[in-house]
Amino acid sequence: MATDPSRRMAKHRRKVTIIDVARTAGVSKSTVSLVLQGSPRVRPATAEKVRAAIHRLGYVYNRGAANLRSAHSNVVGMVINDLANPFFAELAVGIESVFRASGLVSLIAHTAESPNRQADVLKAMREQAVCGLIICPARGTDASALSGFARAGTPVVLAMRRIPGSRLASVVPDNARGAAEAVRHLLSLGHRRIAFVGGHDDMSAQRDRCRGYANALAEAGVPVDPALIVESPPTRDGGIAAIGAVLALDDPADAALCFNDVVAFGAMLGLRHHGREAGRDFGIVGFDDVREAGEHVPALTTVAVDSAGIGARAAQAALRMIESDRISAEEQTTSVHLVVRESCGARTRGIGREIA
Amino acid sequence: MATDPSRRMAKHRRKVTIIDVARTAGVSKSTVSLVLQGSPRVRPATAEKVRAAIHRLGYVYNRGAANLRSAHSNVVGMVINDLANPFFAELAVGIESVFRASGLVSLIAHTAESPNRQADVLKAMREQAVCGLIICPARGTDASALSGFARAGTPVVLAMRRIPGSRLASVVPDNARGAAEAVRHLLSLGHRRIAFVGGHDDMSAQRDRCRGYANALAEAGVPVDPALIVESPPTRDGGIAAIGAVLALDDPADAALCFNDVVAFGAMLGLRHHGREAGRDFGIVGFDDVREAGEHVPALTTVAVDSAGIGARAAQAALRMIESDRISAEEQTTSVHLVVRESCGARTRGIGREIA
DNA sequence: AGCGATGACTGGAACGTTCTAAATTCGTCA
DNA sequence: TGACGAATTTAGAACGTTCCAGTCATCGCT
Repeated sequence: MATDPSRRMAKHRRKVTIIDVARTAGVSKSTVSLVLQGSPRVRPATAEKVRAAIHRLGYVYNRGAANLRSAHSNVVGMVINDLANPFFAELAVGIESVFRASGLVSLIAHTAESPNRQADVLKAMREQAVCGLIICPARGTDASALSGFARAGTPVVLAMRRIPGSRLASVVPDNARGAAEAVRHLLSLGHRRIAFVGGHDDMSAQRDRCRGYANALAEAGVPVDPALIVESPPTRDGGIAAIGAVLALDDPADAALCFNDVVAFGAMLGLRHHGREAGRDFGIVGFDDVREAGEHVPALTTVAVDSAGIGARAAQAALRMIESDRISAEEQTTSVHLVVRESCGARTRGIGREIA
Repeated sequence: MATDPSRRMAKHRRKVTIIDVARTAGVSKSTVSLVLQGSPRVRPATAEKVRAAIHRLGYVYNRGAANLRSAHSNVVGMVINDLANPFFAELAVGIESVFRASGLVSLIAHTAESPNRQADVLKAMREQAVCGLIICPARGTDASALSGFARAGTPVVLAMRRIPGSRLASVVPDNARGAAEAVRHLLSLGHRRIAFVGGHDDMSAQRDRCRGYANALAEAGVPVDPALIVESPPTRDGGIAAIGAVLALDDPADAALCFNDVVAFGAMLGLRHHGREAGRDFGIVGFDDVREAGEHVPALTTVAVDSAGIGARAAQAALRMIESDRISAEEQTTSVHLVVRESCGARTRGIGREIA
């Protein structure tokens, strides 16, 4: 061990590099590199010597240097509009676990639904040379926001939300079908004045859900009354306001499909304000099936979306593109299903599945 | 513009580098570098020329290369035990926003409470040369798991949970005080057989909360009955089981401080199974004040922990260490406060704050 | 006019890997 | 006993920045 002694107790000890390892193991740096990459072209005995040296010196691999040379980074970017929302957090977890299983590290950013912040974040991701990107775009994101990645040949997958007019791969739930199923359920329970409340027309999910809603009504011969479609922010307060609007109509609604569960919770609260109760004299269906849906009183009937599953599929799609080095624009739609609970009156409260 | 024409339409167009920019702007690469770093030592007119070239060529900065040379990366690591838990997701958001405001990018990983996975993730973070780390350690994390960072001189801040016997900076809520306050509230309402349910003894938060619980009882001259302290996984099911145990006692509990809100929800459900109802004939207090707490029926009285705030403070602490290049081990405790709602019977349900 | 100081810019050596091409070793076969 | 090919190993040039140590003007003074 005839190493330079001056470095031993240096204040900021020089980092151990592949070269130090090579010296200690008595091989060349190229061989160490080969071992690091698990190449089968190095004799097992040699590899073992190298590994021993690595361990002895406490060497840590420098990805930055590696990426610089090989131009294939091991970090993927993941841009989420609202990480604090459990629905999206689960999406993130689903994505992360697929990537991690493939040895990729995820750079996660949260845009708080702001296109500006999203632009910053995307710039940072490009600078980090991510080898793939999964994004749940902030509301109002323009296709051009992602053009840099396209130019660089970096695969991009949209999750949960599409961007109109962009040729990008995407994985979204089958919003239209889910909404239609919900409406059919409401119709089967005898409701006729069914509203669609919450969300904004510039969100792809809202448009798709609203389309499913209209289709199901049409299919049943029930006219679609524009007054029964009211937009609102996709929040609890938005739900309160929106339900107020459809109750105040001359010919008020007797049921509502809500843009999502949060809106539905607001709607049920708003209903109570007006002396009505979901499940008793009004039907409410939500969308997403967040955890609280089953725990709410009354328990919310809703369209279940498997967000972790969507995340996993999006990650797999990205992985395929990264590995094959060719970008595709396949649009995947994942199935959803109606979970019937109490908020439409189809079932009375009992000991729910939670206890079993 | 006498550039190599062969590169123009190359299939994999060579990346634009600082050198291309220099050539286009008619300056040296060093000058471009200076401009990139916003150095005041370059003439405004020159800087402008450079920026124009950058824009024209669509140059994107390569952090990897920069880090390689300067040994001060701009990425910080953030290891969260459970991102799908809104409580921790908010912590993450709090951290992320502070870092981003300082121009740092966060590498976020989720360990699913598994020390193995955590070890992998920490290794990846070291390889990425993060310049700081915030970690909410998985249960059972040993101080040695983080020794690599200490050796490398990388600042580490523990958030929400401490690690016994580690000399690391930390930011945790004032668990003991919060628990004590909750117990005093229960006592003031006339409860005497107060249980502490949920969590495990090997989690620092559980120990601290349990200590506060015991202190408050002692202070009021109420004996601490070990039978009333029952551990359980910090989950809904754990809460159901634990509350069952304290109800089954010869001298059963008439109130319980729960390890966290999730356990409290389970406890309330369990109570109902036994024909009891929180807020009517049993007092339940939670801990954390997750969003659902106010929306549950009955609304949960709980100790509010500002997780986003804890995240922000942890990030600030890390930032200070990164900037001053010296690691400290300051332990911060953030204040918490009791939010009285309905689950103890102190207040009857009415139009809550949600409606205003 | 000559001097040093200041300001603006530049050339080239790192940084720690990977990759290419070539060198070396080794076993086998004629 | 060579020669040949396969199996290993290696030297050295990238990769795109930053930083050090200048260089070259320009400017204010005496």
